[in-house]
Amino acid sequence: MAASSTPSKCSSAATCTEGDAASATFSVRDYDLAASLESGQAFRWQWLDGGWNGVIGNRWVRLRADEFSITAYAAEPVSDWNWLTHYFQIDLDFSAVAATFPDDLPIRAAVSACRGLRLLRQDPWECLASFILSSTKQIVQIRQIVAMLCERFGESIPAAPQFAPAFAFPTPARLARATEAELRACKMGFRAPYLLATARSVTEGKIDLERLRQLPVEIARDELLNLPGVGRKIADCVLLFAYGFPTAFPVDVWVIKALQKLYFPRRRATAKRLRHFSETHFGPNSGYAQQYLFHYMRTKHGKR
DNA sequence: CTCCAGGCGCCTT
DNA sequence: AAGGCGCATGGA
Repeated sequence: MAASSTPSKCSSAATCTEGDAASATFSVRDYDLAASLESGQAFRWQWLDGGWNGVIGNRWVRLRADEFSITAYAAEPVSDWNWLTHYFQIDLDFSAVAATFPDDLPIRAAVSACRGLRLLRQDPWECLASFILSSTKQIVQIRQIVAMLCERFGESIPAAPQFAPAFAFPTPARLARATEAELRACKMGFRAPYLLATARSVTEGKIDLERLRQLPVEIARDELLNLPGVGRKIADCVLLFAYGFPTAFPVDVWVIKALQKLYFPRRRATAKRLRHFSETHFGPNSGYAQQYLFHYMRTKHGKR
C-alpha cells in the first residue's frame, strides 16, 4: 500500500513540510484522543485494531496515539495536513484555556479526572445534521443512525484496502433530494422531517453555514434557531463543536445533572437559574468547561 | 413490563 | 414565561 512505514515527524502543522506523505506524526500535550473521540461531540470514529478510523471532510484517516503524539495515516499522499491539525486543534495550548476556568472544586475535579479531553473543530453541516439526529437518543444510537446515513447517501471515498469502504458525510443537496421515508429507513424516526427540511434550507440558501463563522455568537445562534429541529441545545452544540465559539454552552440532561449536583447540591435550581449560572460563572471558555462537566458526569461521577 | 436517551415544537396555564 | 406532552426507536 501507499502509506509509508516511517511517518514524517511534525511538531505542528506549520513545521510539517517534508512533502507528500501518507502519514504524519504530531507531538501533543494534554491530548486524550480516545476520550475526545468518544465524548459525544463526533459520531463517526471507530476503534479498530489499535487505532481510530474516521473521515474528515472527503478524506479517510486512521489515527494512532500515545501519550505524547498522534500519528495519522491517510489513504492517499497528503501535501498539507492542515485539514487534520485544524480538526483536532493540534496547536491549541490547553493549559492556557484551563487557566481561564473558575478556580472551584467541581471544575478542578472534572479537569483532573478528564485530563486530555479536547474539543474538535468539525464541519458545520455534518455537525448540524448529526445533532439534529441526536435528540433523545443515546450516543451509541446516534452513531448507528449517522453510519447508516453515510452509507446510503454519502460519496464513496478511498480508504486503506484492509479496512471497510469509507463514505463522506452526505451533502445537504443529496439529503434534500431524499424522501422522508428514505430517511426514516435510517431509524431516525420523528427527526427525519427536521433533517430533510434543514437540508433543503441549506441547499436553497436560506441559511449560509459558512457566513455564520464571521458573525457574533448570538446572531449565529439566532440563525441556527430558525432551522426546524434546532433548539437552543443543538444550536449551541454546533456553535461550539463546529464553529468554535468559545462561550457556546450546550445544556442537556447531563449538564443539568452536573450543575445541579456539583454547584447546587442543597436546593433545587430552576432551569432558568442554571442557564444564568452557566452564562456567568465559567468565563471566556465556558464551552470547554461545559465539555469537561458533561464528560465528567457521564463517565466518572454520575453514570446514573 | 417500564423507563429513558447530549430535545424540539406545540399546546396549555 | 413556564410547564406538560407527543414524537420513533431501541437498550437497560
